[in-house]
Amino acid sequence: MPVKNRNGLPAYQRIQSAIRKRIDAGHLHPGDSVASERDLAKIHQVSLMTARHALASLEREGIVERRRGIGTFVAAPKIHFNELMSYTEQMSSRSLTAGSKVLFAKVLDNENEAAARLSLPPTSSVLKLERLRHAAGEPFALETCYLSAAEFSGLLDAPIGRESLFGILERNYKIELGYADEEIDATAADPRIAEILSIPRREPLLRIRQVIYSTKGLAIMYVLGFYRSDRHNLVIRRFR
Amino acid sequence: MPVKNRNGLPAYQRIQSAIRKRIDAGHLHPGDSVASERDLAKIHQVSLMTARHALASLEREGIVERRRGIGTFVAAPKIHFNELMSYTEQMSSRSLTAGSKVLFAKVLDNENEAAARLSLPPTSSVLKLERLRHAAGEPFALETCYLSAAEFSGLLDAPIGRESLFGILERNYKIELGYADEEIDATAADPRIAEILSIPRREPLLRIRQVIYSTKGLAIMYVLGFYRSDRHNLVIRRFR
DNA sequence: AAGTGGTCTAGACCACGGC
DNA sequence: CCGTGGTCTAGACCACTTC
Repeated sequence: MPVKNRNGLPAYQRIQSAIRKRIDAGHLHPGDSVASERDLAKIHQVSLMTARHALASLEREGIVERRRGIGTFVAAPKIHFNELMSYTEQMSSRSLTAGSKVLFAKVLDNENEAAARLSLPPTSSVLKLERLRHAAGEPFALETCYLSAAEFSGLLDAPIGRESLFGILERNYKIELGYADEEIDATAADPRIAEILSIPRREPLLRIRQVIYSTKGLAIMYVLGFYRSDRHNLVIRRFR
Repeated sequence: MPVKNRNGLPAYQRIQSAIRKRIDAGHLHPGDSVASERDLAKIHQVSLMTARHALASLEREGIVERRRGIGTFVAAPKIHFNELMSYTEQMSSRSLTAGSKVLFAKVLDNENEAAARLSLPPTSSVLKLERLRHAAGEPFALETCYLSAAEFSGLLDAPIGRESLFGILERNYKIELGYADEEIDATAADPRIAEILSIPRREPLLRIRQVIYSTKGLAIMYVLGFYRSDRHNLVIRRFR
């Protein structure tokens, strides 16, 4: 019997997408039992090992949970901790409207630290984009993004302020954002930031320095953010 | 032929630990090629599928990298982002000596918030353990741990102060720590904390509230920590 | 006892990359 | 061409859980 099948997809992937479809369509709910290896093998006309592969791989993805002697079950929808999200995405995932105001947007060539974080030569031209974020009518964060001007100066003509920067990068520049390394510490509001955020001077702020990389490992954007600690708090999950 | 083998371990795990050993011993370095599936199968007298399983599983762990048509190679040592580590482990991973002083250790029954974080009834007895952390002779963090007194009051007789709390929990109580959810924000040092940490009052501090869970999902410990922002900064990685 | 997942065999062909 | 990893078969026995 030939290994190749009608649509060119490996058999174990066909089985996976069949199961995924039933979950997405609502026919299978978290906790429901999935057909056993042996049943899947019969249904899809494959060997046990192939059906196993399909289920084992779905388990790695966290879609199902397998219990020896019991069966395979649809896993509870996973909470996305530590997920890289844009401000817009974070807000909408909490059903809040995202407000944003561009305070500054220009190409500069003396932003040495930002250039270094982007792995560019110290005097490279970088696009600096400063935005005030607010929610519920209150300002709560000041975020400054830096991007390589050589690659992204066109952003100055893009509808920043209305559209998500992540979205523009992914759609217009075909960049797949992959991961971000963040450094977090606490600092006191200096006079300028205090005024912009409408808080007293020397108020404690969360400072987050973030380098965002593409899936290929290229540094795309450096973001320096100051967050009002009374309105923002970071949640992460660590694993042992 | 019987499936069972001399030491009771599955064959694919024996193959894995053989490879791991060669890496740990320095016989195999990042980038070096690992024996191919077929070679491993011959060497360990197993079928191809079993050798495959061993390598595929090592790849999931990030120990090796597999490239079709090329071979299997030792992966670059992974940086452990977002890893749950004890203070002692963190310090030793940076080759610093961990210093720690117990300021308070008692069972209390009016720590409502801590009890709630541990999913215990509000008035449960909890063990409160307050420790001053220092490094390089300087105090840099105040950490307060809360544990269920019903289960862990014996800790009062354990050599806290000398030994890692994580270690005691894992060895003496047979608890497998699994993950932790952390809430991070910034706050200003109150008079007591300022004095303990030898910093001016109202200095910005990083505040981390951490609930540590066992691998089974049971809340084991609630830790409230205040970190001198000039000495400590949190690094995490987020994924999209 | 019956059913489940976990491990394993001894082969096979395919797709890819380097020579 | 040859060696690599990727997919697959048609069985087998083991360990575990429920009945």
